[in-house]
Amino acid sequence: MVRGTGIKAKNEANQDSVSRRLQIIRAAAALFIRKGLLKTTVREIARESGITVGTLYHYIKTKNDIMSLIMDEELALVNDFIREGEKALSQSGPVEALRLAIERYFRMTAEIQDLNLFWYQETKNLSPDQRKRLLEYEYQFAETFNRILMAGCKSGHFRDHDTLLTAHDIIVLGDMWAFRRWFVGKHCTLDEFLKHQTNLILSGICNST
Amino acid sequence: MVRGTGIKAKNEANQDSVSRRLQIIRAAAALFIRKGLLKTTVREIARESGITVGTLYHYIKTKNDIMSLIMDEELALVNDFIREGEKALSQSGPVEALRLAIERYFRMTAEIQDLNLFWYQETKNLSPDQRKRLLEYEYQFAETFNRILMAGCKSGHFRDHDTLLTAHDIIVLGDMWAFRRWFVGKHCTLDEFLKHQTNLILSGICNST
Amino acid sequence: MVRGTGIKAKNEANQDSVSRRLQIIRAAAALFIRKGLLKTTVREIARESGITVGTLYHYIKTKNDIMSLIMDEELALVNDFIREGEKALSQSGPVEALRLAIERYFRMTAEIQDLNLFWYQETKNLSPDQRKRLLEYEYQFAETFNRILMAGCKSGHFRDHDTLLTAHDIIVLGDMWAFRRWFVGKHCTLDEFLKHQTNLILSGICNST
Amino acid sequence: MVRGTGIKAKNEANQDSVSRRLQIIRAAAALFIRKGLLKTTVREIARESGITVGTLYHYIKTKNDIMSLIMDEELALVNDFIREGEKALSQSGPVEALRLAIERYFRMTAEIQDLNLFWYQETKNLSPDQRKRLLEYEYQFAETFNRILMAGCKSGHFRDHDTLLTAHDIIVLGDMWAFRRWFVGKHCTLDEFLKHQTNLILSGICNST
DNA sequence: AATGAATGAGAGTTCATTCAT
DNA sequence: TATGAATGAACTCTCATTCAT
Repeated sequence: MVRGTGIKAKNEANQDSVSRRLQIIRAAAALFIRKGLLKTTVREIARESGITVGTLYHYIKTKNDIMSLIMDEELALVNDFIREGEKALSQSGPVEALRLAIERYFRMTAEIQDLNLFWYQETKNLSPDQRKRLLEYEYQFAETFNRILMAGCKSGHFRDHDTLLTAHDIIVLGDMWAFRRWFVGKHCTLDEFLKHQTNLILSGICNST
Repeated sequence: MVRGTGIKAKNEANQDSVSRRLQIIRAAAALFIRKGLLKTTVREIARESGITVGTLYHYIKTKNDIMSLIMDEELALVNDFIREGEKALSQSGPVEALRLAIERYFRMTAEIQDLNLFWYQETKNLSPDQRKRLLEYEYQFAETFNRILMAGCKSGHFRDHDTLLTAHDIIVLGDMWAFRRWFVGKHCTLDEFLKHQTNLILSGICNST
Repeated sequence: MVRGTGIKAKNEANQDSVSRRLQIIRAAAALFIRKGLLKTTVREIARESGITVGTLYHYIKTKNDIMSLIMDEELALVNDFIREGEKALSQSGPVEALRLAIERYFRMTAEIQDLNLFWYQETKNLSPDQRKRLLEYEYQFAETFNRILMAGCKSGHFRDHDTLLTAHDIIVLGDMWAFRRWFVGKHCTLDEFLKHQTNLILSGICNST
Repeated sequence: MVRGTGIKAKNEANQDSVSRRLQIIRAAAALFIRKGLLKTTVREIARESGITVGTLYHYIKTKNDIMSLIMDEELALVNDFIREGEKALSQSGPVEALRLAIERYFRMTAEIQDLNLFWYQETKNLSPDQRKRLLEYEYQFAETFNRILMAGCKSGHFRDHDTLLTAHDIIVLGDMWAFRRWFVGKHCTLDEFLKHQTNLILSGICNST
């Protein structure tokens, strides 16, 4: 029903403190995504987790705390993306590197589309700390693209322009898959979407030769 | 403090039923935008409107009703945009028409950026009816751009491609000004933003020659 | 729709203070009967009366005041009944007098059945004064029957018994038409009802022979 | 102060979920009876129950829900009455059976007189379901009496007549103890009342021999 | 570790009554 | 006389969090 939270279940049998948290996080994420943060009650999260309210509060401090935990889960994905971004750039030319980076970003973002949408929508309800963390992610994503773009400008593959803004453009054109799902989801497949957007971006910034 | 709801005050002195509603709508919009729909209480709206709760309920039926009223206010803008879109196309070539449409959309969307962001974020808390209305707006915007793009493809100015998806791309690249304000707002002016995005889009779809 | 409030409209054209009150009383009575005293709002009464709230308050002091006015209207009926009761007794024997009193009471009570039911149900929401007045009516009704019954006992037509209790029995057996309407109304006509109850009562108290 | 709700307290020490509900029901019943359903607030019920509002809502779903629970409590009494009615008829003649049925009904109804009165008065404020249930009770009572009366007519002990209407008469003549308490309560004892009414009814329907 | 009853502040909404026009 | 906007206390119900068991 709920697609793409991107947070995977670990071995259910291992009911230690860590996996209990994970169990709660997954239930909460699903509910938050479906109903929104404020409309989801702690009772519902407990019920969905298969535990009681009292027990839930053994593993989390407050309702808002769960948000931080969900973010932690996502962190791994982001870090992977950024680390691999560096590698790609060093191994191929800027055009190919950008192509690859876009593909990886789009596929990742599509995988966690629900969560992605969720952050877009609940920004207002996050604590300042959480909001700050979220922005840092975004800045890092943008920076990753920016480095590739700047390299391409330097090497003459891309025309000279505001690369950082383009980096954000790329991110937004990918996130679209999540927040315009009501249109894109029906309109085309992820592969078609990826191809279209890649073409648009590359045609938009490449020096014609 | 709150920028660009786009809903303007009429003559304050004229405290008739219509203007009272407007007064409430503006206060509510500002609060909704700042705090979110669910975190804004009816009492706050009343206080911000300079009236009491009881009085507020003379002018609105329910809290959710206010949302519909806010949407009504916006409708005028949207209709203007769409109507003028038709004219532009008939008066100039597709490239120029697109350029103009983009400019008009970007400036309009920037003007009501807060409200725009608000709709992005509160979708979940709208009634089905309201959600439907919102989507209809979006479809109409996209259709306006789509018509220009298709004309351009036909005339050979634009390369053949999925024009409807591009139409949505344009919208998203404009809405960015609202939902990535934390970056774009600091990074450049609206005019620079407009120029960058227009270039990206046109370079992305124009047939080189 | 609403049957038998027994309060009749005077000449509508004569919109003086008295008839305005009557207009309000009639509207209020209909609403009170249909929805109950507490669930009827002053706004509804005004709307049903074809006037505004402000105007309504020119003619009545408080919502509760309307109850008193409704009672006043009913007073006339009650007084008529009691006055005529005296006459009947002096003109015929006790059996016939009782028979006639029962018939008159039943027909009167059936005519104002809704109002009758209303008093039964809203006793708790009346002011002490109103409650007292209502009881006085009841006592007078009972006393009327009681006098006939006592005369019949004295003359040997009725067996010796607690006549006052029987008087109340008679009243209750008549009011049934109102508060058991869900059964009696479907089960038989008022005439059949009257005949059955009269028989029951007379057979119950007459000396055989 | 409040007499005869007929709902008895179980062991107070046993504060489990069931008894908590009972505690609430009893408090609510007392308040509803004294002040009426609409004039009794949830806060009052909570205070009277010795708990807080929040706690109260652990045990009941809505204020109206309490009504259903009160009805459930009464159901037991009603079922007992009806079950025993069958037995009595098979063991003695119709006259004696009726006498017994009347006595049992009168004593039962006197025991729960407040509740009885309450149902009479709050019919309008019940949900359709609740209203339906209440009528079913009444029909069953009437049917119980009706069976005895029909048997008596068949055996020649009672004169031929509309037995179902008489059945309702009997019920009403018993309920009087509740809804005319302001008179009957002062006028005579329950035993005297029972004797008078029994005589009236039996004299009213028996074939003289 | 696990429970779920208890809390109480605060949410949206209603409504009898007043009063300036 | 007539209006209807304005009031604000009071209503029912919700929910994150605590804590004794």
